[in-house]
Amino acid sequence: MEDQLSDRGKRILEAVIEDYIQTAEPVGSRTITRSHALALSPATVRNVMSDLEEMGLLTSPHTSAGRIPTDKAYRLYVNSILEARQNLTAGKRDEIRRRCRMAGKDPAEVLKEASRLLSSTSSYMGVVIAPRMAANLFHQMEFVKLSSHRILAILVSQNGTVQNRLLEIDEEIAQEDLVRMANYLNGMLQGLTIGQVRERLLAELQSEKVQYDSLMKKAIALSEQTIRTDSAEIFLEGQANILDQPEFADAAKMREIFRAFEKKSTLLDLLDRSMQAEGVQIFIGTESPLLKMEGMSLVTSTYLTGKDTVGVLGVIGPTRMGYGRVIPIVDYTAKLISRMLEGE
Amino acid sequence: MEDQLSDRGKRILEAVIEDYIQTAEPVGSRTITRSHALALSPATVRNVMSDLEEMGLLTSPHTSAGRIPTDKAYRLYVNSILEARQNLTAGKRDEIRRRCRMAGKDPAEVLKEASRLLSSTSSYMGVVIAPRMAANLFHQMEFVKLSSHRILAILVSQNGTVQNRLLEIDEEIAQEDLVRMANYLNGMLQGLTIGQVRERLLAELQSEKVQYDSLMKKAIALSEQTIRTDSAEIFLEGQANILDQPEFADAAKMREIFRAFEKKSTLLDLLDRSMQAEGVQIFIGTESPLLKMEGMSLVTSTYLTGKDTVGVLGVIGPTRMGYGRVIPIVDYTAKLISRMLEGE
DNA sequence: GATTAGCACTCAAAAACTCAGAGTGCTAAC
DNA sequence: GTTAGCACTCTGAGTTTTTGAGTGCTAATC
Repeated sequence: MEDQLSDRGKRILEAVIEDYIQTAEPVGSRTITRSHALALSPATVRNVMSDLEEMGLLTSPHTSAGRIPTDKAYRLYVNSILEARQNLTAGKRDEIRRRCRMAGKDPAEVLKEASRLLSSTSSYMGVVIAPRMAANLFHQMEFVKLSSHRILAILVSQNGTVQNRLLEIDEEIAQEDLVRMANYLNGMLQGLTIGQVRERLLAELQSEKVQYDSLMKKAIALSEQTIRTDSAEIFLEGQANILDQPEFADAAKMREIFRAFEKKSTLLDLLDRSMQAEGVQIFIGTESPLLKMEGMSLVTSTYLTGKDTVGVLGVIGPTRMGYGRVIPIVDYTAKLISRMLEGE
Repeated sequence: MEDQLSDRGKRILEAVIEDYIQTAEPVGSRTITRSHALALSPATVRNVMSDLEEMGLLTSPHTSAGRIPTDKAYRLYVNSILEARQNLTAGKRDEIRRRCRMAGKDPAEVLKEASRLLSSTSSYMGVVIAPRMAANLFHQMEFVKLSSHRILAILVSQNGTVQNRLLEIDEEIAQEDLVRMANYLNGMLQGLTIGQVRERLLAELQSEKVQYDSLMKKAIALSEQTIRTDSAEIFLEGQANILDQPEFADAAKMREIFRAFEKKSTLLDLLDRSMQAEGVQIFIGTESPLLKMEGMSLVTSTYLTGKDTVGVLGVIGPTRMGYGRVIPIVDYTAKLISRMLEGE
């Protein structure tokens, strides 16, 4: 009928969504009049709900059940929340802060704790993706000789992230040479990001002057090996939490979900795209076509650990998720993590 | 009746167990005579089964269902398997070897891949515990200055394991001093295990001569901080696999299990005790009182990565597990991992 | 004209019931 | 010692019944 949502319609839709979020049961006209103190009779509500259904905002699983919000309705609802963002209670805030502090200073530790924290405060799944190594600032490289044919290469970036790799070599290299190699490289690579370092090394490997100096050639080849892989680290915590959600009570659904999250790559793809935009983003149900995440939603935010090093963290839960509660949690956590890791 | 298990009894018990492992259904006298070509009538089998029940080796969920082996029966069965150990097929063996090679050289990578491998070849859960750092041989220590008040300490052990830790300091230390400190420590700690290193550092910290040299005091304090934590790394893979097991089809059970494995510490406690004995060990159902692992069994083996560095790996699955298949897998994997990580 | 009371109708989920079949234990025959 | 036969038991699958929450429509009401 009327394509525009009336104020009353909006209020009732909200009521349906909130009830449904709480109970996970289709909600009927009766329930709404009782719990939400609208001065309306069930019959009126029914009429409005019928309109809402017409507009594609509600569906009913069957004739004689209550109604359920569609993804479209959630989208509307979430947008209105995003506008009128409420703040976290001081208590929650403190708890988050406290637990972040606890984690210590090591970036990996902090991120892991953040993921745990997201999971436990939201009671859904917490997920954190570490920034790509490539964007980190190079700080130093070391070669440690373990035995005649094994070298451990250690790559340290400015923010304290460490990447190490065991290399096999054909020809023994003296420890002094290793030190010299490292010094040479450290001089050359100062101030670059890891990504740039990689390019530089590849370029250098081609260049003529290096061809003549076999030690330097080796050095560059070794460091190139070290730096080659850039597997994004991903922390997924609280998987068991979603087992408590009634919509996944049946075994088949559960299995599907767990299988999906076992391959971290799918998750990575999904979160990678929210790295573009800044701030809180929300993907509802099938809005993210990557995963056939029937009935799952994703609340993410980007965080920064340096000028250009951006990571993503967030909460994965059922579409029927307490957005009003989760959004500020994600938002605040992202900001806190940024502050913790960036400021130093 | 007769407390001694007759040969026939043993054969029938085995038949019950094997059928049950396959089908997860209580097995009746009929089924056994059909599938296992014992020249016996169902009635006879029934009599024998009745005896077995008397002995506490079988139970029936109710009067008119078939019978199910008890933990005691599994124990018997497993022991007989352990005696007459069969070998892996060449195919499986090759597959395991191939995948281990793939993982590269980094110890952590190898162990993670081993866990994945255990899970996928057994189709249960794979678990690997890295040897305690304490037993590793100290190789070298480095301090990298990140900013005026932040130092990255890197601890390398002989086998290529790296442990690093971000330290905050009150007073700036020059990079040269850091190098000197590292040199001093590396000289002092050569040849010790990480565990001994820790003791030595604590002792040194007390000793008088150190009190006078503030730099050395700092060095020791810093390295002591680095080495303090020894959190055992644990790789648990293929959790989704157990979702396929019919005995965990119902949601409540699943939840319980996932919750239990979420805290890695329980798992750690459990596996720690199998570190004592050497070789393959099997814990059936409630034999391991630590976890109230109703219906779960554990097949483990120790592996070595050095003279005294012993880790544990294994498979966790339902009590109704294909022991005959799993045991050689665990055994072979443990030996292979030992060979890969020890030999160098 | 919007709202609401009233009522017939619908449908899923729960409860109650039926029944076939797998399995047992016992007894008597081989 | 083994087996055929039989009465008995119990679960699980399938059906039917019942219940109750909820709807949509119509007519009365504000």
